[in-house]
Amino acid sequence: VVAYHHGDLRDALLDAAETLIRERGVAGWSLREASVRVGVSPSAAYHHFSSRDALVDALSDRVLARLGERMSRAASRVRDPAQRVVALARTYVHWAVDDPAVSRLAFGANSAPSAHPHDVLSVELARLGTRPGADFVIWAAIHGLAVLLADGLMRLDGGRAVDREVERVVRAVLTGLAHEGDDEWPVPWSVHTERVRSRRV
Amino acid sequence: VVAYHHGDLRDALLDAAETLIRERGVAGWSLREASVRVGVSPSAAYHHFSSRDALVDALSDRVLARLGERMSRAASRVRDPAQRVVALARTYVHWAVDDPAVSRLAFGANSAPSAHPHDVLSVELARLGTRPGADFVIWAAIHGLAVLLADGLMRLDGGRAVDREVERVVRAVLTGLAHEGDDEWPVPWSVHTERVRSRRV
DNA sequence: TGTACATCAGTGAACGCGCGTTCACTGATGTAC
DNA sequence: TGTACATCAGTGAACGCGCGTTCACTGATGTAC
Repeated sequence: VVAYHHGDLRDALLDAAETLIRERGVAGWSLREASVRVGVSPSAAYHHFSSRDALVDALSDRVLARLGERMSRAASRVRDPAQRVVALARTYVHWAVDDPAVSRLAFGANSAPSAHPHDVLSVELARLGTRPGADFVIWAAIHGLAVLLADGLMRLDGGRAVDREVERVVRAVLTGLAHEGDDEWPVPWSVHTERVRSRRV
Repeated sequence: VVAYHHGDLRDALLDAAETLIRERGVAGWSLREASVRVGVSPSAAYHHFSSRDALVDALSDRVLARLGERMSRAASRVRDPAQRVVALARTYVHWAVDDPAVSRLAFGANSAPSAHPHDVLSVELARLGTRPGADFVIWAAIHGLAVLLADGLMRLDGGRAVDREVERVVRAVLTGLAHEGDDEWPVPWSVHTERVRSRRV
């Protein structure tokens, strides 16, 4: 006999949705199916989420926050400031490669989790003393690698190959940033962070 | 009185689907709705496409091929080899920014159009004489910029800001590639191109 | 040039399906006295 | 400790909807003689 009250239906539904997305892609799940997996009627979800969309938002918040934490931990295990950036970038890219569907969900999100990946990156770049705006260049580079691999547009065989490619990209960008003439990087931009990362010039 | 035979229903359906996607997002269209737009019954589409998925594939082929052509043209208008790369990268990123939903469709495609963006890029890098594998680093960087902007995760206000950011990214990567020690780029990889771009190491 | 006929490219009704969401309900839990 | 009752967290039936796809059909077009 199963308890009438589930206990933690909210998290259970998020888990079920995450698993379904992992198995069948971003569009391959429904509220009904997640409910069935958890062993609950479809209407039960509405005691925890106002709509299907609300559930998606909650899920991508959770996913992005976890990624941010993993990146922080990866960086903290390394001494050299440049290698810390490499380490965090590797975590970012591997995560997208290993969990492409879920990462696509997270990248498409409207959310602002506590430990946003971009924040983690910025902290490390501050340690390194890169010039203002460098965060956006590096973020673009590793994000590009991540989504090209996750979407299957680029393919690298094996985790070691991914590791190497991430290091190449990060080092090329860091080196390039260090050698570029200052005239290419005029007045410091006013960087301001809101719901989305944005910069007005 | 409208002709019973449409004349070019195939292209008309592709156009309608493209417009709907542009207006309402990748998931925001249906075969039925596209048919209505064209003024034709839902079943007519099946004389031109075996299924909805087949239509999507055809559309993303067309979209990617057009992008490749635009990139070629943009590069051909410039002399300096490095600036040619900047020009083509700008086209790539602007296209994603101006048409985010359609670009998302194309990036998610399983297709291999004639003038693939990556091919266009490779041609220009050959002119520049960059080391083997540089194409993947630059592609990652501009693709990252493109999707971050298209997905609204990064925001730059105005086309000029986008132009400048693209140039910064491309130049940083090119400079970095030129200054990196050769030990970072060991044996030339066996780069081979198939349906997806891939590299085995 | 005219006729017969095969083929092409549409129509429109119908199908079954799974979806998100609502509603009145009920059993379980927590709290006040 | 026991009882009354409000609140919480489920049920399950029902809703309307738009979807992709099929089918038998028919009007228009192109070809052979």
